[in-house]
Amino acid sequence: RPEVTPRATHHIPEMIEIIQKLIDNGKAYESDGSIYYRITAFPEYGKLSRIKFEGNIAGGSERIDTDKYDKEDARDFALWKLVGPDDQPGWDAPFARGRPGWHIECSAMSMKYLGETFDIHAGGQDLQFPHHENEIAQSEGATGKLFAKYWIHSEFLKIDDVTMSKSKGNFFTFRDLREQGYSPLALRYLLLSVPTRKQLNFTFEGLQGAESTVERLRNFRSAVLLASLNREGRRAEGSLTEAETDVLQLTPYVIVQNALATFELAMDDDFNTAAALAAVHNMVRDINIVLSIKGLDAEDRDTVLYAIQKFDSVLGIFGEVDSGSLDAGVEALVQEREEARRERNFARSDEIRDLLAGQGIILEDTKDGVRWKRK
RNA sequence: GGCGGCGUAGCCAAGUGGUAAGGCAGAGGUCUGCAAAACCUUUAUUCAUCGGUUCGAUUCCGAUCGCCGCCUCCA
Repeated sequence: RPEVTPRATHHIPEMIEIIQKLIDNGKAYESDGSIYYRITAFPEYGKLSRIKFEGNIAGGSERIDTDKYDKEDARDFALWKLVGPDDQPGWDAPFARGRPGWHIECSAMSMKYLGETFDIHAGGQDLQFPHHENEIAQSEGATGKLFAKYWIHSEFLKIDDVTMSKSKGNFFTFRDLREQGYSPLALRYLLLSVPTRKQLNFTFEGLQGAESTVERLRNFRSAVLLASLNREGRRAEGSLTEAETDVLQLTPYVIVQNALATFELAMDDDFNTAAALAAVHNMVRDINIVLSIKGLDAEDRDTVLYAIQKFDSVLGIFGEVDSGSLDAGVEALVQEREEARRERNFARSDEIRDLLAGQGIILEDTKDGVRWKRK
């Protein structure tokens, strides 16, 4: 959660201050009562988006009324728009009663709370030009200092290879997906499966797959929580495949450390979440092998749980542990079923399992004992 | 028309000048009283197409085709 969620209307004085600085140092001018940014006074303009103006078509986006205002240069943008004495909204400023241009609020608020230079500025890639370019011009023009050190522009989502948009009707909200029964964790996983800089192609097949994946991760954590070194019922080491033998050469500690290191490397590489997730999956697979053949002692179990917690502190895809206790009645049934199974009264044990399933409680018999989870 | 991104198995995708991570789905197997979970094996001689550079290219260069985004006061 953000610590500050500022509102533009509460920061008019800060905006006016920046505009005044820009007027004073020649980077802004008045025209017809409004104030415009003088782009020719900021030679670096365009450095973020690498935009070049020579070959561009004025109004190429079909959104803009060109040459409607009296500006020195077509690229100049409004810092402050003149409004009449009774127009609302409107604020008094030394230059004139008016309202702020779109871009100035972001410069004013970000610098107020983060400083004149701050580390990371994020946004959708559609905002790179002109919005972020203009923020740079305003902020650096006023302070003479670097505005943001890093820019993160996230790509747009495509739906079945088509851009998601309301007009095309291929538009899903989080709530829509919830109502269709998809879990927040799965959606989160799906969105993380592609690095921010790349476009993700959303398909329901993909979301369904993410659902399975997240379920597998949660099952893995449950298995680790229950893990013991109890050898009973485990597979004999004599019958192992080559891949399994290779995994057993490594201690759980080494497996986990490798995964943590690979994960961090991937995230350091421009937030390569796809590669980071692969590190998680490799660890899950390897520890699962260890689990099914040898089990885990308490120390290794804690090491794995620590890694899961570490991964999840940045990914948030494991979700809450199915904790809380079962109520006494259910607990008694689980115990009764254990008795029944011991006595090979499978009719009764299956009956209890079905009964609990009806209540949304899934029982699984593992080598480490009964495991339950809520459906 | 200008600028930029992308095109990798059924699906989602990572990636590198030296011969293709990971997930999902599918098939076969192991384990289990059964189920579930889990594991193993298997699924791209090939990375849009065509050329070029190179001992060697999916990775570099060029062209072509296709998809996506931005192109100057709407926030």
